[in-house]
Amino acid sequence: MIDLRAARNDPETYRAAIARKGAADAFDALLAADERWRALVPRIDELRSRTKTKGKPSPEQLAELQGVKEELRAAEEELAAAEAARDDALAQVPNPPHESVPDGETEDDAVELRRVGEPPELAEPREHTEIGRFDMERAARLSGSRFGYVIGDSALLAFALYRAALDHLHRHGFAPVLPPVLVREEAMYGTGFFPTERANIYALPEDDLYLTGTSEVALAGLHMGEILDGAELPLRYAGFSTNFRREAGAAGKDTRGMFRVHQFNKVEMFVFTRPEESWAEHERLLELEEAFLRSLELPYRVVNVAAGDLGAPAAKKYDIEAWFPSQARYREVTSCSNTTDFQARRLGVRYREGGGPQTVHTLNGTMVTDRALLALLENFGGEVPDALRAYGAPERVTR
RNA sequence: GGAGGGGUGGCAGAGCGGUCGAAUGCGGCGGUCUCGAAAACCGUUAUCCGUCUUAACGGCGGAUCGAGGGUUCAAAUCCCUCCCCCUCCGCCA
Repeated sequence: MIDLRAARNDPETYRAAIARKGAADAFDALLAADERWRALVPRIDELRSRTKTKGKPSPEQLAELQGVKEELRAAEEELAAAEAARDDALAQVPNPPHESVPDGETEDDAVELRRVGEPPELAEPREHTEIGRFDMERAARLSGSRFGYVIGDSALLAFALYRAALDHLHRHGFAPVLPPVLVREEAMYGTGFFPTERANIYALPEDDLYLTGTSEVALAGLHMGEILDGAELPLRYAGFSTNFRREAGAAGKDTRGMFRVHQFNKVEMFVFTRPEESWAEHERLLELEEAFLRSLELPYRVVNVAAGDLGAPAAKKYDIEAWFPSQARYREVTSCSNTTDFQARRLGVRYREGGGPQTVHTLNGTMVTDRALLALLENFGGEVPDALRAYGAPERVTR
């Protein structure tokens, strides 16, 4: 959620920025709802203060108190309604994009920052399923469409990737984490995946638990409600987990191979920083992602995602797209966002350094997913980059 | 899965339905003392919301004692539901 008080004090700036995400109306609705709520507060406070007695009330006081009680009950109902309306409005307002974010609505409006590496010249590009060993037919029999077995050399290569990614991050001060992947509804709301992403999340109604689509949920939730010591910031975590996504709304999209499946593995970065350091940290996350892809020798490009294409929490997002020969184009393999205080505010993660508590900034980014495995296979036809051999990958992937 | 115990401030730990945002201890911060430090002593030490001002580490009012609901003029204290933690038994990786 945005900083309502700050928005109130400087509505013009906020409105203009939020308009770039197409949510100016939601912002206006929020200010109106806030106004209505604030108008009610003083009266409630005044009534409540009248209910406070020093000791046992006298009979005549008692009569008056009973009157106040009725008045207060009605007023509190009104306030609760106004508060709910305000909170609903607040939930609709996205994080304002950073000034360096390009205008635009869609993927096509992203600004390409650079291309690194050369796509290989392949006479007949083969799909990853033809190079590595993936059994999607049997997986379908077992689990349905969009599932796959990863077997043999391909699995060894995958493990090498995860471990190399984890080591890379560990060397750069990230604490490796094996997080829970089953979480409560509150965790989903707290991290902002509910209500917006609800359709994409697997639920276990029997136990009131949900399968996370990214370890971001567990990593962001790690310090929920805490006041951190400023001296320990930034806190950097590298989570490894299997992720589950229903891919609702993706019917008919990326149906070939393992590119878009319901279950995949990911090493994710998550950072809690001081606000004044978050933009430098964002660049740092991008550089970590790029350094890793360079070590894998994968051709890629970096894009700065357009304002209207950002999710609600992100103030800025870089996507890295690797070259996929079978598709003859660059496709997203990582993404890193600065969510500034938007997510932290909702999570109640603050820090203290000197004066009173302040809201931290949070950032998240992908280090590696199984998609990188697919890109490796397709670009190198089964050859394995040196960097991964040290991590137990076979010299060459065979089926 | 069965039986029992408990959730209070950074931590530990009191708390008769009103005078409790909460005793006490520890820890933290400031000070006295000291060449310095320790000890001792004094003071201070939660968060959030609204509002006023010279808008400030300030004043005033309100909220918060796991969460939510209820009883009452009044709830940390009573009742209900849920969540979490601990102990014992069973089962299992």
